[in-house]
Amino acid sequence: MTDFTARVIATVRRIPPGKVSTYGDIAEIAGRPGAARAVGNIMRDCRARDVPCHRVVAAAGRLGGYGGATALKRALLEAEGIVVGAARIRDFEGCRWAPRARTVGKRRT
DNA sequence: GCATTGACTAGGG
DNA sequence: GCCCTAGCCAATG
Repeated sequence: MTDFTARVIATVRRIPPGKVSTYGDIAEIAGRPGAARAVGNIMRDCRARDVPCHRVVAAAGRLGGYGGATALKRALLEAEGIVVGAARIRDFEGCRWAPRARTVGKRRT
């Protein structure tokens, strides 16, 4: 359990319902860009229910991981209002979330 | 402490 | 658009 790990967990916990984030983004937010794989490992070890790990998806918009229970993960995301396609999230860029977001939503019209 | 593994990402075929 | 390879990082044996 490193500080990076704690940050990753904290970041995932900050993900609001109806939104999703990517391993890479979380890794970067946690202070270790490129540690996407590490984030996945942390999630797996975390297994805490306080952490909405189901809101964490791959950069391509695919659900991936979740112990292979991608079907369950997809159901959870849909339950939050996120529309998921056959292999990836629809409006992925739209559902995508980041704590410092703003550039992500680019709602500044 | 070194080697292997894995819920990843980006690039090439 | 999908599959394979190389790179990165942390956890585990």
